[in-house]
Amino acid sequence: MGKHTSPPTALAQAEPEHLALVQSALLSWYEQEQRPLPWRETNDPYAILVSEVMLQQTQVDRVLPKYQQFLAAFPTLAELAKASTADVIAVWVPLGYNRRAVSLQSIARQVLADYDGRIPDTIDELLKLKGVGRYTAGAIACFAYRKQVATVDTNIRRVLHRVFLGLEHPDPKANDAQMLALAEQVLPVGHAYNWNQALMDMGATVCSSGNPLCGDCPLQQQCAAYTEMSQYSLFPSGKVLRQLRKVAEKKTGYQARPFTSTNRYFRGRIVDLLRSTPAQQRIPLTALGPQIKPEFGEQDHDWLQKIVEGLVRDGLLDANEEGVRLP
DNA sequence: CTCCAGCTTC
DNA sequence: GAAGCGGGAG
Repeated sequence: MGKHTSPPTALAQAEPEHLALVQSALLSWYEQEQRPLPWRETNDPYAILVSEVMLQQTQVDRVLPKYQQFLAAFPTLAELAKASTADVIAVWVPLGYNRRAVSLQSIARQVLADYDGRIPDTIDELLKLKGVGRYTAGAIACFAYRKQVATVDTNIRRVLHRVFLGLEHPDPKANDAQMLALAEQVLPVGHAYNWNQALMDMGATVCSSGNPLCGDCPLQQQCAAYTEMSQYSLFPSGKVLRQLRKVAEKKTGYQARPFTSTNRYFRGRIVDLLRSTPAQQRIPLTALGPQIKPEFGEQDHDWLQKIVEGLVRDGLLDANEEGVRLP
């Protein structure tokens, strides 16, 4: 049964002539300026799956070396499925968000069990895989199987918002459902692969979050945000943008905390310690504590117990009375 | 200190 | 809808 998930309120339609200009300008720009990325050179759905999971919340430059190493260690879906989870977690360093390593292997095992080893090609089926949300499902359908589907990540969201809706600060003019609807509306028929890749290249290299290079942008004359910024400055740029954002953040009272005082910092310490521990060897909690926190004391035991439980829940730790190890 | 190709859980 | 989840580079 089809789910009729139309957005709460429809956005104004893009003008057909304006849209055609944007599409041709961006696709031409991509032909000239696209980044040479290895996952654009392959049609292997497994390799593309690996790249997309690695790219969740992780910049291209940091993924590039690990992508090659990971595929060298686990060249096929079947080999990833049969590896020990500890090995997969070990290879994942230093990408972070270690749950993704566990998810990726569980995907491999699930695909082998439920789909005879063939990664699904529809968004609905892809969404059933652990760690695959709407962005990744759309990306795999489009990049691995050339499906004409829209997908929205943070880069695409920002570029589409700026071009068609204007500046995203002080308040975004579309929610997630509306952004996906917009992405579907402006998708050029037959060019979904290049279009989606082009939007991400634009967002990463020209239309960046804090320092857009509007002077280098092929969509300058078609961009609503550029027009908007022209009211504030003769030469719209990151400076104007950052000023507007600062005002917006002050209003929401947003505050960041130092990373080394967070639980996630210590989770990382634990996993990293176990990566360099001989396989199968367990470390008792009483020994683990002082190794990740210098001033570890008796009163920290409950705290450590909670962190360990969280890691076990995420499939990143194997714990028993003797101690902990990678699963 | 900031930024950054999301997903899950509550 | 908000919070949790890594880590490196600038």
